[in-house]
Amino acid sequence: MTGICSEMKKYMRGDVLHVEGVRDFHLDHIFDCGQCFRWSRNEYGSYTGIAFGRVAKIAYDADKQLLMIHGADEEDFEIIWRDYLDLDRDYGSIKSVLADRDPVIRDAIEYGHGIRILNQEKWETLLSFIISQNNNIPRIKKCIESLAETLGEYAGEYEGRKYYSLPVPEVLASASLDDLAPCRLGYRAKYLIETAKKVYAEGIDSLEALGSCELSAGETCEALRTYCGVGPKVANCIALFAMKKFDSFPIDVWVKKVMNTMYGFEENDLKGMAAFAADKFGELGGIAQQYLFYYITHLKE
DNA sequence: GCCCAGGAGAAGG
DNA sequence: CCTTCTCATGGG
Repeated sequence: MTGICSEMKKYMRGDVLHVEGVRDFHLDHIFDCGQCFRWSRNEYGSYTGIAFGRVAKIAYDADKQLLMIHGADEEDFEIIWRDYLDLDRDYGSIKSVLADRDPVIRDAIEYGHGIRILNQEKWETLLSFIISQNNNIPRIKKCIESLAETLGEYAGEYEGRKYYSLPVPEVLASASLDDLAPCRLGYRAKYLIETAKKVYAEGIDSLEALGSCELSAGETCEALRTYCGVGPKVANCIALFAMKKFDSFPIDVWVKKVMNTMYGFEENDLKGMAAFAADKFGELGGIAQQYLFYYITHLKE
């Protein structure tokens, strides 16, 4: 957990926050490993997106180990981006531990060496992964953007584009299927409304509380599954991407594919795969899952 | 535990 | 064009 944080040096240059000493970091790996849907790649490899109501453009220079965040100051960095980008975790150590476990994960780590698990907003992640079910990533992104533009809150304009946060539970809870029709969510629309009603009724704090470090990944997932549209896979994603449950191991079609073709499991042996991951990767299962996901989804390109 | 509908569009042939 | 697949879940 410590490791690199003491070596990070931050300063402003114009209106761009600079952070030196950021290693084990690659924007394409981070934003294209299936964990988030609200960032888009610019020319020259920077990414623009929105998180916690803030619009930012993020760039990284690997040679200088230099992270640059446009639209952020040092205070924003401390209250949002430092944790969001998981900069205080020592991925160098994590990778060396995982790489020794077996040759497949070692190759996957080499391939996606700059992956970091973002610490995303719980409500946004809950909505996003309900939308993600039985869906493809380009369309998931469109659905989420459309939901934000239709019912969300204006968050600012950046380089000629307007950005919106996702609707708060209260707004989505009172929305009708007709209100959501423009978002083209398909049968997931009613899941979102049901889930929003539950979060609004119980209070957003009840959702926030599921991220407590007192709860095991299993307990967190069990609680998440009480929301409509949340099954085992989606629950594991939320636990991993918004609640720091790093031993969660979401099994989607791509992970099934890796487990089938590279580890020799039967296509539908979910239990075997989960048990294998728990045994092989343990408390780092979720991070291993991200390397494997990035590996299998990019290998053929 | 098994099976299948439900919505829409991206990807591939 | 037409078919298949898509970061699964709920309900019968």
